[in-house]
Amino acid sequence: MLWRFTWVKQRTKTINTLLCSSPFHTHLSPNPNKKTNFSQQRAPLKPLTHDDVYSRLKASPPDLKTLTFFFHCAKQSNYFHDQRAFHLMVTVVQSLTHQYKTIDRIIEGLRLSGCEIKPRVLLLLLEIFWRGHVYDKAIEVYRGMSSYGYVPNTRAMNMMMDVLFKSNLVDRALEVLEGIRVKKFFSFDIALSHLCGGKDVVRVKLVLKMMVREGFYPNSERFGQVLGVFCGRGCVVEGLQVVGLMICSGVSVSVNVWSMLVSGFFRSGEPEKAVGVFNKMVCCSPNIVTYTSLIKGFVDYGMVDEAFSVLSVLQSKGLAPDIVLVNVMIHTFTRLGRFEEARNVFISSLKNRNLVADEYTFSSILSSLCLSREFDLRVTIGTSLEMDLVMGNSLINYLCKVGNTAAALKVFRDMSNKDLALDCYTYTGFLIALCQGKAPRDAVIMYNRIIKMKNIRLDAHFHTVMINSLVELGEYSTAIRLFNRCVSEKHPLDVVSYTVAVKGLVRGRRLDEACSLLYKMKEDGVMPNGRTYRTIISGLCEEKDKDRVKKIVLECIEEGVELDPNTKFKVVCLLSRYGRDSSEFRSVFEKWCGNVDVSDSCEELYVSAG
DNA sequence: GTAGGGTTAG
Repeated sequence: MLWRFTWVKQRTKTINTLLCSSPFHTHLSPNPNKKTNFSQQRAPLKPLTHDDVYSRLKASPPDLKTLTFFFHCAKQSNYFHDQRAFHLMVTVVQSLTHQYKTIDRIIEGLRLSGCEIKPRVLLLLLEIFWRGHVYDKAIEVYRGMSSYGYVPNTRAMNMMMDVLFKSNLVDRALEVLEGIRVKKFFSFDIALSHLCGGKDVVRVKLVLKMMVREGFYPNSERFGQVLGVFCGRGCVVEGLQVVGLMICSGVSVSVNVWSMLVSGFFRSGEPEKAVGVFNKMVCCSPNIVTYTSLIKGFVDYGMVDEAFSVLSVLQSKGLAPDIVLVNVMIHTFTRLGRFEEARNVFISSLKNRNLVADEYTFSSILSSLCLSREFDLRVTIGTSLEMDLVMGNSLINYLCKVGNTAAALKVFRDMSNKDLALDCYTYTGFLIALCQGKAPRDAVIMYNRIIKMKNIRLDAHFHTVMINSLVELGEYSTAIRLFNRCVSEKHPLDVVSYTVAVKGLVRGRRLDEACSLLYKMKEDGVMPNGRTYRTIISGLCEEKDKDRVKKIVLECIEEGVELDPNTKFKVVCLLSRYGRDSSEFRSVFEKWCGNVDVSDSCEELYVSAG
């Protein structure tokens, strides 16, 4: 049986005839004693009202009879249940589900009590579960449809698709979409809304293509969402195509759309195109959001002068900076090392403009204070502010830097008690706080627990912090053991991780192993940098191991890695003592020291090298 | 939930 044939069937019965013919009228009738009279009154027919149905449903117990009454009402000509009625039925079906366990049994119960199981009944049942967010049962009803030989119509399939998306069964949801024979606007709109919510660029593209092919266009709200996903994910070319579609379908291209394109092009590494779009903005003028995107973009690409000239344009237009722009400015000044100005923006601009600092403001200013190493007591954290993940992470970092590890651990505890998805930054800060609080053993225990957590993506920084903290506490062998385990278990490690391990070996006077690790890291595809060479060369100089110093310095030069002046000084001091043995280094030293003749004394090098 | 912003190391 095809549903679409049954939908169009004329429905002639009214509520009165339903009440008369229904085997359940006794409990639905206000007065059962009037049953006989009632059943004789087939006419005149009273039109069904939502209020009437609602009050009857509300007065009925949550059983099969009430459900059947609901189905019968839905059969009436031009009658469609309202939200309230569906809402009441959610409680009824939940109660029935509890009682009958499976959908099949509920349907059997309905059948035995005289309710004819037609496609409409199953569709209504599906809708009740859908509206009640009882997705597993909705899926059960949908499956039941085919076993009753019904082919679901578009509405049923739209609902099922929504249910599958909400159950995070994206592939199955899309199978349902593809299976809809007569797709409607809503079929695509539902799919797009879910896929945009999941920022699934590939599938958004796929469904959008299908939609346009079938002659539908998203509405302006959905268009905005689609564009946001493309621009946010660095697919600005597709974003531009979407703007083309918007224009074709008559949706006006707002300043929001232009702003998304400007920031999108910056994000995807195309500053020229971002500027191009900005210059070609039609039908609307840039606003504070567009200018903020432009300023941030310019700063990201080192075009600081351009960024500040945009700031002037904005001010000359009388556009007042809002909290986002203020935050961008704090961040910008910090990145440029202009800490004083960052602090001034935080202290003065907010006050002068009546702006309230938010989580972004605090994260930026805390980072600024940490980098400047000037911990300003005028910067206090607003207690009224609800702490979010990044702000909490910044705060832990700040408190560790000022040496208040107890407070840092308290922030960690507070964050754990909130509904925050703690990340790599949080756990890194936690380990630093534990180690600084002289609890390295606890830190190692926690480290071992954290690396077993499957839902956290840990980076090299996390592992390095643990290794480095142990080295700093003089726990060299534990640190090296942990590092070796990271290597064997293939945890992410980078040049800093290896350098820290080298430092541990040097400080533990295990120079042989330190040198071996230098070679091993190259084999592992991690190239040593100036800091790595500095660490190992300094260690070898202290051991006065001139042969190894020579070997490694030559490798360092060969690799084109620049050494810092202090290390150069140590090398010169050591090797100059063995003048003749180190004659091959004369040209190296000359290069290091410019024109200064270093053969006589280390003093001159010290002066020239700073 | 139509646009723009924030946090780590040797």
